[in-house]
Amino acid sequence: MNKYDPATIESRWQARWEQDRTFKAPNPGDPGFDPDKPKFYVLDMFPYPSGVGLHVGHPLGYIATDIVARYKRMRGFNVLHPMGYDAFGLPAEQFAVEHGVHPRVTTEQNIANMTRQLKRLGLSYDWDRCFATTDPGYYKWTQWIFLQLYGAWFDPASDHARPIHELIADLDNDNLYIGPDGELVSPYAEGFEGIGGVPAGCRRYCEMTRREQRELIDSYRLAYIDEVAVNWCPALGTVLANEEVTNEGRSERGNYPVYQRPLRQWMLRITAYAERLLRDLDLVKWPESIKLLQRNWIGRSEGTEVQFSMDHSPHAIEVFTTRPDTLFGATYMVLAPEHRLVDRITTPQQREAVDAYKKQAAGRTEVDRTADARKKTGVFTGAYAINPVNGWKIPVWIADYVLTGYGTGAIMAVPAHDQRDFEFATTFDLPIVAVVEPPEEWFEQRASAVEALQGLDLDSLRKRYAENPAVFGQAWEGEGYGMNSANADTSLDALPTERAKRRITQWLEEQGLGRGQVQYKLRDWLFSRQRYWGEPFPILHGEDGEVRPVPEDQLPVELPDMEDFRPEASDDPDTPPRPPLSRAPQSWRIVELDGKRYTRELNTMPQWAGSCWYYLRFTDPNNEQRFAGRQAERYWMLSHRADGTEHRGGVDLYVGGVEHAVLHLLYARFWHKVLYDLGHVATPEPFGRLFNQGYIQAYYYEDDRGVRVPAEEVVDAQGRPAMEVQDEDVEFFHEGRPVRRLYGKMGKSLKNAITPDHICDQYGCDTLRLYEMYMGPLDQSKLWNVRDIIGVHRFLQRLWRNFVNEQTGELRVVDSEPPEALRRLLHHTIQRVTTAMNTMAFNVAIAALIELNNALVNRETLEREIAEPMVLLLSPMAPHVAEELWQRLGHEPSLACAPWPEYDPAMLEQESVELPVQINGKVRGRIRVPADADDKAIEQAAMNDEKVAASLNGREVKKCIVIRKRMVNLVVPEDG
RNA sequence: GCCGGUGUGGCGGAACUGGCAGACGCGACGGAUUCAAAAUCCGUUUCCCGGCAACGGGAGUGUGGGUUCGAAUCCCUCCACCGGCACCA
Repeated sequence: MNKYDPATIESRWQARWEQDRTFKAPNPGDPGFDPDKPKFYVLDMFPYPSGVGLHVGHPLGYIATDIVARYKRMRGFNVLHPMGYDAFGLPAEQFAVEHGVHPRVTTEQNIANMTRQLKRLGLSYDWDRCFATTDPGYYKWTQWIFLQLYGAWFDPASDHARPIHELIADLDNDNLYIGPDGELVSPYAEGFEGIGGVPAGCRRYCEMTRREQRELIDSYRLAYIDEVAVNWCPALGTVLANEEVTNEGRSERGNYPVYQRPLRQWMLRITAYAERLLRDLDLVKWPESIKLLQRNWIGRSEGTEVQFSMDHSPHAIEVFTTRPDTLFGATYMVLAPEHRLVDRITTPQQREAVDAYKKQAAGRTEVDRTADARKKTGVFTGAYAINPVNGWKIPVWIADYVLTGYGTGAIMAVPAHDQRDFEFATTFDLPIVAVVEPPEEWFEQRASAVEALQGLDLDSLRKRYAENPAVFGQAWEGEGYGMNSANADTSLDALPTERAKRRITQWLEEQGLGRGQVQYKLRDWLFSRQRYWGEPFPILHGEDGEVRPVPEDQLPVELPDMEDFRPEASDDPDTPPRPPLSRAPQSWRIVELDGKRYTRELNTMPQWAGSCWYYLRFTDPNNEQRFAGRQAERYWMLSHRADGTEHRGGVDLYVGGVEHAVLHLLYARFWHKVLYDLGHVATPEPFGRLFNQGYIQAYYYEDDRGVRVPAEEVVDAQGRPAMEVQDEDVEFFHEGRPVRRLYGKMGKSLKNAITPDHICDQYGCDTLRLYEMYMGPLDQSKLWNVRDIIGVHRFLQRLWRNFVNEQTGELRVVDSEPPEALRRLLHHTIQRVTTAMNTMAFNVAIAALIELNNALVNRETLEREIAEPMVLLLSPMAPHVAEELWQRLGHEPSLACAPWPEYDPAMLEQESVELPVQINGKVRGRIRVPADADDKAIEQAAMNDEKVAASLNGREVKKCIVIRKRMVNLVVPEDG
């Protein structure tokens, strides 16, 4: 083989790596494990094995992590670099339904195909660690983790999860009592100290019936059943998580309508972890933008909970507000239509109107609501509440602009200082009272916007505002000094917002009417799905309502074989959900345990479950005793800093797309924290460092009906394939019909996918790897451009010719000394490539290697001193050609663990340097001075330069700025 | 509407911590080689003005301003595109 022949080289080395288990990562205790090396865990977000396989967008991240893995091995790390498949879930099931095959069969086929594709890319995974979330040996432990959640509760006092039996013990021993609303009351808590016996209004656990006890305990579990309003999608035959529903109120997958309806479902208490999920973002090195997305999703807000008593009614309405300082301006209240008090407080006269409104609100999907452009609607309940600070009797309304799921589902409306309330008050002619003084600028801005206010001076505006804020046309939502805010007891007048908030909250606390409170947007995680292709719950239901976990030694609960695994889809939103497992054989559904008959839970877990902990399984994928051996988990998840201290960083580098910013990453962190609290894992966070790769985008084409056509079939007017045409303003055609060119993320839905196989066939995977890395910064999205691939391919060909004489097939490498300049260039290249590796700027690393390679063109021979480091520098990015050359250079097969080249800093030092000379910041000449010249000498040299002297034209140099080894700047007075 | 990101030649992009803008690649143009083509090799390629040329002058990193001896880089204004959230009290 004389010419560069990627096909031969690549298949040979891939076979070799597989045969030699070159990339096997031994665990502590395994043969070949070297305890002296530090560890590095580099992980990809594992793919979903879809029927169409990979397109060139998938490997972008995989190639990057592979380069890091290979680089770290050469740097002397034990590298864990695994790959697996996230194979449960809707798409696999739908694919199976469409093709009439069992999802297990299609999933296995898809996995086989994707594995083949991945192996062709020469990725250095430890394939012995590969698994799919659908393997019973894996989901056994997914079920086990679910049981950990089921068997735990969140103790707010210690701020972490504890085994549920500890709660039972505390209740049994009267360390805790049960309050009137089922809350846990500690006799040692403030206010109860020193008082013996049961606190007022509380009950003892031992005095409850067994059923009450069970219900109480169940209500504290991290996994619990609740009747909640869920997103029911009849067309898919399943309920969906909030995250799986679009803003338009349709299913993310399939775009079917979604309806709200109450159902009994498994929930996971992620809200208990809201604060820690937020706070611990400080522990991880993630892109700020992703942290921000998570913070927004968690949606923490600080405020005050306030009780409003009712006029002529024993009920009280509890509201949450972030602006307690505006309490004096609360002129009415609004309940969400679904609020539990609505029916109880509505007066007979208003009942009909309220019922009608409730019905209408329930039937309204998000689409309808947004279509209204947020027009405020609502109905008066006929009831009145009492504003606790000033005793005003204020009307209670219901309106759908108040959401059930947030806060208490009820608000105090302060129309003067909340735009939504202002609009509502204006629509229904409710009173508006100003209690915060806006700043001057706002008055000025309003005065120019509102006709009735034009020409008024500031004092008149203020006076006007105090009398009638409605005239100003909008609410002032900012901060300011309090006004109109005093009662006999306390006053917020003239207090700035922050202080007013504190004072009124304190006052409310003293009166027993409220307290400071933190609210989160985050809701508990709806965990049931009415699907077949998911993990079965390890849960049994007794006929008496008992919920019982499947004993650990009976895990996994395997999916039953079923002929018909289709969900029961329907167009009727009122169809009750019927999980496919309800049609499973009776032998599966009915279980006898300790002489008692149970029915299995028939729902399955959502797709996110399997991906919540796969990174842990990779540390010890074949362990049958534990989800991962303690030692293996600790070894790969903990590391040590240079000073020897323990770093609980988890996965050292996790690479994947931004689309998982909130869902997968939040769920996985939640599970991890539960496992951490229960002592099963060693780190508080799973992923110490996260990196988001950009998308590969590509052109796609739509015909005049807006139907997308396959991009590879589109041609221009000359009949050339559209993919090879780059110019703007070209007309394109598909089967003779004109089509429009658009631009978007590569994928199946846009019909613009290009498979990596295609590129590998044409150029080899080293070229594909280089090209994907050379396209630009890893974290940016970029356009797939076939035409540019040739550039990196030429680089590899040229590299080959620099090493190998194509005529004779002989190596050009010799043992003589290289010229000094070349040696310097090499060391400079080592430095550049090393820096680039550390910052994952692989495009820059490749550019540096191309430069070095270009300097070798047209030389008859190549010195070993240059050749060997060069091959090593290239090897993480183009490993096949590097291995081939390394072997031809006379080395033992793999360079996978060869030491990374070091550069000699002395080689980067030049004896003399060329400096640009600027005059007033513009380059006017160049001088060459010794590298160690001092400022004076450099200044003198600059002044002596002919061109500089000419440009100076006799002007006096007022100042000379010398930056060593960079430039000289002479400051002179401006000419003329 | 709110939050975040990005904006550099014909194209993808480079530029340490404020210090020579346009590395490297694509494309284009010119040349060598070739019967010819492909491949390969050499050269030119930000724009404008002057010059046969070597070269000289000016402008220039989305817009306008500011800080600085010096700004792609820092600050403010606006614009465009991309992404997230969206009645969250």
